[in-house]
Amino acid sequence: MQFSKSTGYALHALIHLALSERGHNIGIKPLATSLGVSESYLSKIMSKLRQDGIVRAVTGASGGYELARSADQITFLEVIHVIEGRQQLFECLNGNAHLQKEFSAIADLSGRKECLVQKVMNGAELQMQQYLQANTIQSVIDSGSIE
Amino acid sequence: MQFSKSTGYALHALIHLALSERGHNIGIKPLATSLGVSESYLSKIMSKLRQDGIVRAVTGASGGYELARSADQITFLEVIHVIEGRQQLFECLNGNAHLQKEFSAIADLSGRKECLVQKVMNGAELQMQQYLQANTIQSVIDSGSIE
DNA sequence: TCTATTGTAGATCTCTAATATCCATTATAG
DNA sequence: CTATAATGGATATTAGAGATCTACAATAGA
Repeated sequence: MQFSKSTGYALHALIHLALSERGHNIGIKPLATSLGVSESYLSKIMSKLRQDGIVRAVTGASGGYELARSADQITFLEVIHVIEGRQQLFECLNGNAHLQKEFSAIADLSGRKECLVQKVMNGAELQMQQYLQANTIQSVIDSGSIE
Repeated sequence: MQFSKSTGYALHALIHLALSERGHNIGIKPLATSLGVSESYLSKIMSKLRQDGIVRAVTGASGGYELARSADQITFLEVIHVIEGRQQLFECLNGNAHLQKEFSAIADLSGRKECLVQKVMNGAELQMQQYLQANTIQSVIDSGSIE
């Protein structure tokens, strides 16, 4: 299990945009060159970020991308959700009949059986998400400036 | 990004073993039936758990598997590491020359450049790992018994 | 208006890892 | 011995990530 490369590119691209002058677009070309990735591949990633309102894009000559919000309003968690999708990290093999009658399932308040393994994994995921929610594009930039 | 199905099978199988009488082997057949997975596939998973000292296996007639340690000495984190491998959740596109001179890299104590995105992701992973370390096969069983 | 530039969307291709199965071999209880 | 059961190797199969290409739409500037 690993984060995709796309997530890495997205985060680095956003940091790059955050560091550029306000109101100044950056085209896919310099962005792709700077990250060492092809333009066509990065453009797919940027499109996702645009569809989710994280960046703005201007088409046409001298167009490009800029952040749609201030860098401290863009959390790692949100970027990851956009790129990786929002399915949970662990999905119990539910619907499988065996769980309905089993040791590792427990009825929740509504009487529905819930997998106990799933519960632990959800807890673990939540821990990670809280950390990623607390970290923004801006906070990374700030931590870099103490160099 | 998701945990593999194998991890789910491994955890459920271990809970199953933990609930059986001490000193009593469970064969791959009833185990696989109970989890709703093929014997051949599950046996690969069990072999990994054995190689890592989490379960013991007895070959031959009336052989089978049992826990190699008490259930409270088997953490979720360890099981996940055995099945998923130990690479970190996020690996920065390092070695890429661009990072050596870039905004999102900072020199660590030894003078080596470290990726700032990587640092945040490592922090997030650590949060999750601490939680998974604190949860054992036994703790899941205990939480189930209050049903 | 024309043209060069730039992002968008769809199709498609490759490659890898997860999932899954089969079989020959080894080990052991009875 | 024999039936049973785990092991390890080889080998599909599949899904998703990674990556590229092209036709198209939008826009700035000549």
